[in-house]
Amino acid sequence: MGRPPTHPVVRPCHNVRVHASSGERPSYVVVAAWSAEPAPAPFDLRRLPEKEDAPAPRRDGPGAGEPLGAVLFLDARGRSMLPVQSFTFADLADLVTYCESRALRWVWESTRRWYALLLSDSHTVDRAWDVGLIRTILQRSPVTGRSAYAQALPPVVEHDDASVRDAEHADSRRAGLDARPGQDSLFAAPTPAATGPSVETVAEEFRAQHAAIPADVPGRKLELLATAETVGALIAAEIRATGMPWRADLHRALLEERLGPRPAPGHRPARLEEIANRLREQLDAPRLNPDSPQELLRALHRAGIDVRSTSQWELAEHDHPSLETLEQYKKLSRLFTANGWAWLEAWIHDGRFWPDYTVGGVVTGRWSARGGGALQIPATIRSAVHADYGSKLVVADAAQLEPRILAAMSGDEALAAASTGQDLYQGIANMGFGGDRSQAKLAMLGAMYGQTTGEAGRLMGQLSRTFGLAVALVEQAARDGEAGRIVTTFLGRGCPPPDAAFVAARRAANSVDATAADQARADSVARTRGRFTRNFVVQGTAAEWALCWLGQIRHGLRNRLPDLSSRIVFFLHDEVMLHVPNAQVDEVVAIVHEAAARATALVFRSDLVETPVTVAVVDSYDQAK
DNA sequence: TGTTAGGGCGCG
DNA sequence: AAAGCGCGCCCTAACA
Repeated sequence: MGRPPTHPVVRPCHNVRVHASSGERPSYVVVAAWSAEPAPAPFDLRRLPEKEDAPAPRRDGPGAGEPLGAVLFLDARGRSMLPVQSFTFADLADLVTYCESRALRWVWESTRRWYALLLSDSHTVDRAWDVGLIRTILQRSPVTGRSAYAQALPPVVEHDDASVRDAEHADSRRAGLDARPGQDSLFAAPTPAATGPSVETVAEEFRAQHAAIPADVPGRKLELLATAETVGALIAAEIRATGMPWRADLHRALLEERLGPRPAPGHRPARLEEIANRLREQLDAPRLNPDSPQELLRALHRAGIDVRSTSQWELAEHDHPSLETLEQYKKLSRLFTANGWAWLEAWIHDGRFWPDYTVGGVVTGRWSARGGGALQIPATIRSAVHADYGSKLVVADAAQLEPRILAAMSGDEALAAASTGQDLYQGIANMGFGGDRSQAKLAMLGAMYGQTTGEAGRLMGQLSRTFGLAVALVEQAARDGEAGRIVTTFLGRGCPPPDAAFVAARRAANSVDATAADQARADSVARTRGRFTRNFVVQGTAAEWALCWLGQIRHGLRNRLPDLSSRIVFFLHDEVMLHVPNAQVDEVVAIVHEAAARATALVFRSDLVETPVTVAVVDSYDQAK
């Protein structure tokens, strides 16, 4: 059991730089669905530039057979160079070696899908262009929204991803399967019948995307965003292929210690049932199901506890012997249902948890994740996230990222000055709040989240006097949102347009027979959108910085530790975890720090603001911070 | 029997 | 102490 799990082997790329492209050499390789009609010629190295002396392809080895997809080579200006060729699994090694040794950029509709195919055969690539992800960005961004390309696209379908996800979930349930990532389903090779645009279509859209991006500063920022988004997609796919080290034995021990032995299906663990019984006694409700908020609320009322809901923060205001029991129950129940034995069986395989990210899954540009609650790993079980023998976890966190980002994007020199210390909030406190850190933090968070009531609201004026530009930026974003306008991140990602409820409420308030209630409703909806857009610009720009940080870390790893045994294994908004052989720890720590500084320079073209990262070198996740 | 909405709570 | 941004997932309850 103590045997370290085996890793998939990932070969280093053969990164030979090729200078200039005379038009004779390819710059891009487009990979997409194979089309049967007309059937493209088979992939043949001998037909590619500079490969006339290559050996003839083997057509009889393992994996040879049905074409998986098709490739098309483009020159630096995006012009097709050669006829479309189909490739099989057996061709992958030659194809990747050819392209990577010439530093080609891979162009595909979906990194998630096509890079998974390459990774399944242990190939990595250096650079890519994810046409699908970039489509969403260009469609939403005011920088390109009026381009012919964006205008010709069908409207963005909100929550498209969610409906697909739900459908897949339902399918897998019907099939009696958990929607979990077995190696089988994860690395299932795309079949020739797989739907998807043809290489010519993808190449055409790739050209259209470049044409849509203007050659000015906003255009260059957007192009940085496009490549950063794609690097993120590469990393997400690599994390998915690598997995996060997870010790099931430690996890089980932890569960047994806190919950007792694993219960029979449909039963509560002994410890949990015990607490439920005590709660029933204390509330004099012998048949109470503590999992039912309705029953629980009634029982609490009968016991004279006057609460509107059963949520923790409200219960914390009251004092009753049962409430401590209830809190215990909730904590343990959460552990059991969210990260108990069932979760362990569904999501941990071969000593790894396999995060399944959706890059750009959040409108602000953050990643979301589906399956296993990959972005909600609770503190209580982080001790099970444990490095293999001979390796360490390097856990890095961008400290107080969002206010620093706000300082940089607004060019607020006072806030930038506050960022030079380790503790930004103390810096703010010293400059504008008489040294009171908690007040400073409250005010800053209030400004970024749109809190107008209570103490945070009262402190806004004080914040604004010292940090005028920063506050003005978020206030303007809020006004724009309230008015139904689009706001953008620093690199140009646009927020979604007002939703139907916003439009309807405003129409009602503007009609001739509008009531005071209609007006109040419209104001409320507008303020809600204002809080969203206020936060969008900061959260979204922080997400852009984080993408660039990740990308720079990846770049550093590939260049300085080209055996690729140090891997990024987890990413959580402003935090990254790497699994690193002991001998490489120092170098990785240096890479992580340097990457943060590079990211700031890359995004903001300025060193006004410091973006320090805290790095912990640990055996298990719970030891970090 | 299956789907959906909301409460509640985990993460940043 | 309390509520202001973004998510995903579990449970119950109401609905078809």
